[in-house]
Amino acid sequence: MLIGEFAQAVGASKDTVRFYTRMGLLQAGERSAGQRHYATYAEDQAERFVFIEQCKALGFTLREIGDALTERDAGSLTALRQQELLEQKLRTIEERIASLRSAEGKLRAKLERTTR
Amino acid sequence: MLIGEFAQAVGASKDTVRFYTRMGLLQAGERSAGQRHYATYAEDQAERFVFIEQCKALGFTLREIGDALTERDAGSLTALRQQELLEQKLRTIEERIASLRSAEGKLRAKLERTTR
DNA sequence: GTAAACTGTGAACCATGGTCCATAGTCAAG
DNA sequence: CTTGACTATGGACCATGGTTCACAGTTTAC
Repeated sequence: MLIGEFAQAVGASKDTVRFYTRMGLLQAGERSAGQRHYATYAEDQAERFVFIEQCKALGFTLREIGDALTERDAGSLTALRQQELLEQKLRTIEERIASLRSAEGKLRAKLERTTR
Repeated sequence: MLIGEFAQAVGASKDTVRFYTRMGLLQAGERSAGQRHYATYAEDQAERFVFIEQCKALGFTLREIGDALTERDAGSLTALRQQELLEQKLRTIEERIASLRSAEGKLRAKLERTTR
């Protein structure tokens, strides 16, 4: 599958697919033609793409997803390790929520003073 | 007051002061010496700096703070207008919290499935 | 007179997640 | 043979909030 077909299949732009590939998130094969090399994407890369999107929805950065995929490819992404990563991320999300809630509280206090 | 003294007075780096000045958040005077021009900061700029920090703590971006300061300087930052800006910001903060909570919920669900 | 401490300028750089652009090779249909 | 559709490459660009750097003029102390 060339990039256009793959991008359409997963519902992303070709630029995004190229970007993910450069980041090492997706693995592309190569097909030569004259002086040019065209990237090809196998079926399993679509599953990989879905995995990436799910991780993104969980709040992971592309960098973190790349690291996790590398571990997965190496076979070292055990259930325990997965749990660890999820718990770490949960903590950082909770921190961010707490910091936003603090801003929210200050805003409400300020609003009350302003409205009063 | 030259930049070094001012920066120390407000507890920021000289680079930050220059950055804010370029952004239009702080207003500097000018003192010439030979071919060079040195920025000077009056007392009221320290209050301005405190205002900026408070706004940042409320979740406003530097751009938004700059706009608000411009309105304040023009005398058009009425209590009603302030309330409006605070309410707008409160809404965006709430949206961000909601989106983080969604990620949090998904993470917890995933953790439960993984741990089980 | 010279060295230290201060100042200015413009630009590049950091992370984040892409998008957009120009230039140019490849391939199939007409 | 030409046109259109596809592809690759490298780099610039967006927002955000600064930081760091090199190069160079100024001022103060000794």
